[in-house]
Amino acid sequence: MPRVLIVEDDPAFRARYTAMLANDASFEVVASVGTGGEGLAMLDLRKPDVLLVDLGLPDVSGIEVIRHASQTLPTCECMVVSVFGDEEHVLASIEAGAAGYLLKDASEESFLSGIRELINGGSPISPIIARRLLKRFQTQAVPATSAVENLDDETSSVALSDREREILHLASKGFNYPEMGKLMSISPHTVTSHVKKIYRKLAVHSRGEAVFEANRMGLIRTL
Amino acid sequence: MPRVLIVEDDPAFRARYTAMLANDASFEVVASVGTGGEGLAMLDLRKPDVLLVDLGLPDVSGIEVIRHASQTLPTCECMVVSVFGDEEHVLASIEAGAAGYLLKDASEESFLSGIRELINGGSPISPIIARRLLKRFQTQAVPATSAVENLDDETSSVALSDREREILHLASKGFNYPEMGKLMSISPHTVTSHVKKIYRKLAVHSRGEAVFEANRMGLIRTL
DNA sequence: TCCGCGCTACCACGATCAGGGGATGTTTGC
DNA sequence: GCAAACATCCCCTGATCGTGGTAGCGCGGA
Repeated sequence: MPRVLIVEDDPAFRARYTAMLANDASFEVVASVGTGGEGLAMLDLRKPDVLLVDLGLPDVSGIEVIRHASQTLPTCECMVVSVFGDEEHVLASIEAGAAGYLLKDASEESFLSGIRELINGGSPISPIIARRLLKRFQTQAVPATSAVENLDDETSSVALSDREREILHLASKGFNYPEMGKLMSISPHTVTSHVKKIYRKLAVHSRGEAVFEANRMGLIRTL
Repeated sequence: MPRVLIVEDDPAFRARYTAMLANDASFEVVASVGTGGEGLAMLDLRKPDVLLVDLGLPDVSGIEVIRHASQTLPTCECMVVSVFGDEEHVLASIEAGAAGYLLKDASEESFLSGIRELINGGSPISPIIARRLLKRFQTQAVPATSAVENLDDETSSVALSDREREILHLASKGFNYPEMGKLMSISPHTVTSHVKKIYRKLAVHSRGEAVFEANRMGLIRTL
């Protein structure tokens, strides 16, 4: 029977995971702790087969816990259960040795089936997370393909329209919707329409992120 | 309503997928063909929002179909549905632009939910496939830039404290207050306190503006 | 000629933010 | 010793945003 260690600082989530696994006769929870330090200790002490770990721990980073697990317990499968879905966390976790990565909004079924997949040699990954990983693959695979015959490819990875760039620029200056509308002589509602499209194109969900990405991609001038 | 193109040479599977999607009122199957050639033609003709494609086609490779889709239809999400789970096929598919990869033994529910995830910007991937991808990541030793760890050093040329820069960086990644708090192991209230100070120092009144200014002043690394 | 896309406009809802208070403790330098 | 800056925590409120819809107009390409 797979022996599971849970490392999660939020008491509510920890209780939820623990109960979930305890109710399932196919798992055994060998420990359920709230800090990275305890997690590291329990890894040495109980030598679990599965590690469920949160990233945002108060003391030691969840990344450290994963690293320790994969280094000292080669047979232990590590799964991240986190609210963070950004590239840095995901990559750091995987680099450290995580074999699964679920977001905390995952359903109970997908959670349990995820652990089973993990034990069976699979890597359950929340689709949103997976997308980021694929992007990483795709972008770093690009240099391999030489630009031999890409002349009809007008689609620059993310092409914002004039209007969209204009709005992004105003957003970066701190204007709100009514202000932007006034400056551009359009309705504030129209501004939100444009903003929605911008978010989709850049795959972001907030102004800060949009400005950051646009900057990174050279879509707005920082003059 | 998402318009789906199915390219699958096995008549039984093709019928199954088609029926599955036809029974679901939230999708529309615009074409269901059995060869890569037909698939390419249908991409041009019907311009679907979602492409379901098998890899083992009799004529043109499924990879080619994916490549054509991602090059000519940037908004079209491509999902591989295949019996092949080997690294070569998987990597080739992803490089070609696939956003999802399910094995043919997937259940009907995971199949439908997979398509929904795809449309919502996620990447449904069979756990076994995901495991191969992760291994790939781990072995190629990603030069990860983990902001989770050292964020110190650097000369604060413009009066922002370490903590404040850290928060600004997270804000630029689209995190909200609770997430930042979790990440930094502090209360969300504390985050707002910092944010208020940042706004005063930079003389701004929103996230977008703050990120923009910080970028201009070289306070955030755009890596 | 028709389709697609950019641009326009509107509604509504819950989530989130901006900014105003006030409080305690630590470090740092004068 | 004490001020000043920083960091931590909490309360509050109204304003704003994020995101799901729907829909009409005009223009250029298929």
